[in-house]
Amino acid sequence: MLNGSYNPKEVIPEQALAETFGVSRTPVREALKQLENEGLVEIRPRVGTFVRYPTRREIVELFQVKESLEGLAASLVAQRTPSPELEQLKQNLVDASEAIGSEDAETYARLVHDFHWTLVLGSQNQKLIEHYDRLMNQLTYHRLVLETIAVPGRIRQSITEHEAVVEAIEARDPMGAELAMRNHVHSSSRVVLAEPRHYDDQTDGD
Amino acid sequence: MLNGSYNPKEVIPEQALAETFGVSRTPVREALKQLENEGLVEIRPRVGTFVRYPTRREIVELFQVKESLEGLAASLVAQRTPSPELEQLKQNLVDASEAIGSEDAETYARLVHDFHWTLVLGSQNQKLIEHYDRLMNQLTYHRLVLETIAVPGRIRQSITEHEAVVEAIEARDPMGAELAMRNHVHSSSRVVLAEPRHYDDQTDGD
DNA sequence: TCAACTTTTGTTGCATACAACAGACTGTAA
DNA sequence: TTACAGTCTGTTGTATGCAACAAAAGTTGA
Repeated sequence: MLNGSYNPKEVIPEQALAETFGVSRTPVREALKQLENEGLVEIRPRVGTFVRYPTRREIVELFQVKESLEGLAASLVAQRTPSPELEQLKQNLVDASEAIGSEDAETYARLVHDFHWTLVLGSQNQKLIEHYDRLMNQLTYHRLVLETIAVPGRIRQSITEHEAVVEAIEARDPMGAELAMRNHVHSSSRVVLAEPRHYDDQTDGD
Repeated sequence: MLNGSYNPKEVIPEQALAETFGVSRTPVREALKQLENEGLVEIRPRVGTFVRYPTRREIVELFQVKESLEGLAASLVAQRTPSPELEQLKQNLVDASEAIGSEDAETYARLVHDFHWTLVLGSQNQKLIEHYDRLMNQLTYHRLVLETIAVPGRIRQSITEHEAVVEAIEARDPMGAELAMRNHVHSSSRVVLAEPRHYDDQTDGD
């Protein structure tokens, strides 16, 4: 839907969207309602619909939940006795190392994205997947590319953390996989939060 | 909305609901769409809206996520340096012991409910609270009273597990609080899943 | 009797009209 | 100049009408 290119922070008139898509206001309205439910826009009654940017505090909160959910995913993948994802994850590590060797930031970003989603999908827990999807929508629909931040040494360390996760899974160590994954998410959250450009710190009350 | 007393498993005509509430179909439609988004009903296009019962597998999945989220909540409460919830939790334990002493199942069920929500709300993480709320809606809107199951010794053990959580929080031990909480949720999930009456095992494909 | 086809019924999906309200604008008085 | 009241415009919230489709009922032929 509004993949970020639409409005920065202003109102979105329903009728304009309706004409853009060549449909009536009714389905547009339903879509907006759904986006509000997912936390991506805010509908102020009788006023209008605004795109909603997460505050710094919300990003902290989202990363806390992300850490928990991805930790669970890693644990579940490590518990499944044949892990079809294992080969995929190992190949991902190889490709990622190659990508940073050739300084291909775009490919590296995609590989990081794939790594996390492979784990979450590999959990085979549909409810976990749904919650994770909601969470990531709030974190990434505002063009936040979370992982390609040029902090010296961070990318290398990130791969090392990925490797620790894969090793624990290969060793069938759910606890270790969970801890490694949580550590990784926690580290990446600190990198993101150190960058003040991803959120508008508009003194949101608290 | 439909708090469970409406339909067992049959279609819910929009117009009937609209007349019941004295409004038009449009707001009813929006409400149903929201319920679908929360996973409580299923809308089959051009057919109708059905209440959606979780399968056994979904209950397993939901409890896995529940365990993770409540573990995070316990950890966060234990991390906050003054814990205003601590007194509330301790009082809850006292009241719960008294309730089972007088065999007041209803009060005990409410206290268990309060205990879990006190922890989650005490996490002060709004995103966690939102995800937990969604999760619990799917688990409890179908009149599942999860905790008052008459398994001999279970209630006593449940209180002991609650006490372990509170002790870890009081000791400012986030890791311990998380593990205690996860252990508790895991135990309760086994009790619920041992009771085949909470879900309709209709050979849901897989 | 039963299978395939046709008709009918019921329900949703979308379009449109109107009412209600929030916020901006304008004019007036101090 | 500024504060304030009244009006006006723009947007959403709801009601209703019609078309599209799914499923069931009825019908016909073998």
